[in-house]
Amino acid sequence: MAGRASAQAALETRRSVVKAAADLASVEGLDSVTIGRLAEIVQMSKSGVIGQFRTKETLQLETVGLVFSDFRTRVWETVKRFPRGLPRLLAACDAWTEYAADPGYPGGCLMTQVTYDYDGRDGAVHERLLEGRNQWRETLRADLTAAVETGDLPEDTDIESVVFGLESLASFISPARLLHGDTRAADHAYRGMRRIIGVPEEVR
Amino acid sequence: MAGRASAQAALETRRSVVKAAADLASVEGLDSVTIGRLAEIVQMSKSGVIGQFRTKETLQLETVGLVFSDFRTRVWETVKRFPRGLPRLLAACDAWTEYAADPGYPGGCLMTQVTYDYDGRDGAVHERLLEGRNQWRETLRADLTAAVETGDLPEDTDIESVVFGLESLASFISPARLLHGDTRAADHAYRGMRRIIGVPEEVR
DNA sequence: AGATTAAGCGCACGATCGTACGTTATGCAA
DNA sequence: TTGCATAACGTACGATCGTGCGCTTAATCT
Repeated sequence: MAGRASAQAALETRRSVVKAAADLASVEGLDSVTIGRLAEIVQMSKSGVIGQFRTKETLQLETVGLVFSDFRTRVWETVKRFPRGLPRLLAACDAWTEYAADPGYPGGCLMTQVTYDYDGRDGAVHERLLEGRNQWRETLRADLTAAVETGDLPEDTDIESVVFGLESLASFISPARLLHGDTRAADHAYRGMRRIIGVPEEVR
Repeated sequence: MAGRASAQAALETRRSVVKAAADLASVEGLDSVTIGRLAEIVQMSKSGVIGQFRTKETLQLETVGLVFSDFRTRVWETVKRFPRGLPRLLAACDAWTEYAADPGYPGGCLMTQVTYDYDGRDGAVHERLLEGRNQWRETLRADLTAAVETGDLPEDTDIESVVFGLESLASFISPARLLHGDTRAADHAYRGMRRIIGVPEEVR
């Protein structure tokens, strides 16, 4: 069918392309996502695909955007009603590790994938990535400082160090599963997070 | 100069190509390493470059090989004389974090880069990567079990969980530096490692 | 000295990359 | 009903991808 001017249908097309891009990127990396292969997957012409985004970079940016919005929904939204401070932090860690273990992409967690892919490059994707990660870091910091204020965590807690630790552990879940077949990866990460934060271990 | 049949000179050429490949890969990813760009860097013709390796995959494998041999030299070799168990483990963590913070590649730690790039793909590079990582994991496990046997670590230490934590923390040093400009990344990682292992913190 | 080996070059190939153009077909507003 | 905006198409472009082939040239061996 050539040319349906329904804006709604177009939006659906757009979404399906971005979803396909995310799926493909999770397996082979964002760079390997090509207009041609994408067109093949969604059964469209190359020009039909690129036409939705004008340029490939726009598509990449929207792909990264999808990843962060997914993350926000699956992790942040589920814990935002918890009381600030340590309870919410631990709930976040729980949801976070669970997300990383099953992010809904065929090739593992795309967020960490993109992180390691574009950490050392310049450009809009790098910027978008940085923005998304900083948002999450900020919420972690907020709960950490709150936990210190309430006395749940010691006064001399090095917040930046803890944030680093949490991000590390979450980021290694996906490669541990994919590379070493470590099915306990999420548990390892969660237990590590409790150690990093400094709360006693606990069977969940 | 066209055609010098000195095997020694050829080996040097080969090395320079692999080194250039590693440098480039650390910035833009192993996939972005292209015969053409490589040829430009080392001032050779495309056919001269590919001729050294017959196929691009061979070049990729040798690049990964270089990374692991570098790692082995910079980390493993410097700690192998330490007494087995906890002392060597902590020394390894020290050398490891230091390596990750300054791996000698312009775009950060190539080992973690490749890890996240090829964890979910099939093929020879994946296999080579897995082999290299497993070697290192094995030495970590050895020192951990030794530390348990000597009583330096508690009997119920979950070794796999600790190994996971150490790898996580080391792997996040490079992105933390590149993405967030975190110059304290190596310190964060080292402190985290001590927490994961379960030994008291200590200023180094 | 002559023969052999191999490093590196130049060139060409088929494929695929991202993008631009003009065309066709459709839905919506006037 | 007519006209306009636009989704999607087909086609084509210049670049670049990895690789193969034949040649030149220099080092090594007999």
